[in-house]
Amino acid sequence: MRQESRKQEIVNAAAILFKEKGYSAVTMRDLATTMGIKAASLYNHIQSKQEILSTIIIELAEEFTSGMNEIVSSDQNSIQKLENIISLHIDVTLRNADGLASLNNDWMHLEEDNLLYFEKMRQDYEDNFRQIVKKGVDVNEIKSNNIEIIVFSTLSTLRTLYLWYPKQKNIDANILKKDMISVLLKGVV
Amino acid sequence: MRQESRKQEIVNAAAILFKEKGYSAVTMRDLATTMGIKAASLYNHIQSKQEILSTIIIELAEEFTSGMNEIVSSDQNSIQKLENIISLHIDVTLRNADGLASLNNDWMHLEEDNLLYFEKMRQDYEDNFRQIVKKGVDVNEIKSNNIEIIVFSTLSTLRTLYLWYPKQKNIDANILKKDMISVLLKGVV
DNA sequence: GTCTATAAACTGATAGAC
DNA sequence: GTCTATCAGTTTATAGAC
Repeated sequence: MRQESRKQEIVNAAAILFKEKGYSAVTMRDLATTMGIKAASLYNHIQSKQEILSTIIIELAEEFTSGMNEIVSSDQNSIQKLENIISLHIDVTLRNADGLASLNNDWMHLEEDNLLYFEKMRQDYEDNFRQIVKKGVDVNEIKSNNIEIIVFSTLSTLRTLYLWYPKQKNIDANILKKDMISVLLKGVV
Repeated sequence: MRQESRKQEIVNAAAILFKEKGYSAVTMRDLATTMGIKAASLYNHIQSKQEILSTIIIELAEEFTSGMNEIVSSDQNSIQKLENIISLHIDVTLRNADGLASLNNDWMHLEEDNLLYFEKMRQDYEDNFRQIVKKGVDVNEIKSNNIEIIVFSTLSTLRTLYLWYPKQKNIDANILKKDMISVLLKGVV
């Protein structure tokens, strides 16, 4: 039962609004109204609108980065690693689906260092993902098809989980992981 | 070699900008600068910023709707129908990848009737997709897994094609269709 | 078809009272 | 911690000259 700081309350409320309309279309007045205060009062807790966005996105990106680093440095085979990546995305989505909307759709509105930092993490994440698939193909754990399409289609699905999951009612995380692994890795035909 | 109307040039330029920053973050001055004219001059060709957005999105949504209607009313089996849906998405993406960014990310900024019209088309599209998968499971053409996850993961991948395809160099549409069908329907393990 | 000038509303953010 | 008042800049869009 951790108590939230006022800043965290603002960030959480902002994430919901950003999800609905996007960062640029949400005004500080919109956010203030949602919080039941005036826009000027927000600035006692945050420095700028931009700070809200970077707080949401960078924290999530670092979560994915450290999760991926653990998976990469483990001694599992390629299929097990892919299963753990699926599991990582489901865990993060269940914890903060709203924030993932900003990470997916509003990262380009980050400024300066945070934009570069984010783009580096995203690139590294994709490279790690690609290397795992490539290794799996090399050792015949994965059908060779087209590696780029496998990477793209799997990541597309995992990145869009934040939109789909909230619409499912009372879905169990472990069943979701099992079904997701089945559909993404084993096909439907 | 059809000649484009000035309005269509504006709409095409806008689609590229909307893809990069989103509808709300693109100003009429941004668009005018890209076109090499002043913002006020744009209004000789279009009525409003909103009209540009609806032109982009509604045309694409109607393309998907009529394509899906053809597929639904054909007498093919479920797998063939899914293959044709994949083919439909690839064709539309190759023809107008920029516009699909707006359809995917900025549809919520449509106003009044156009918003309702779009939401109806999207809902019908998803319902048709779901029915095709359901039928395929009933007649044992498709592994039963979890129908909702199959619908979600396939649509996620197809909807994200607009981001991925432009980064691939010189990819042939027919090879892409074959590979996509293979990965989406037949799995990777 | 494009321009300059400008209206009217909205934006993120600050100063200072309580 | 929230308020009122306000600033300086930006936004979409219009009017009218060329």
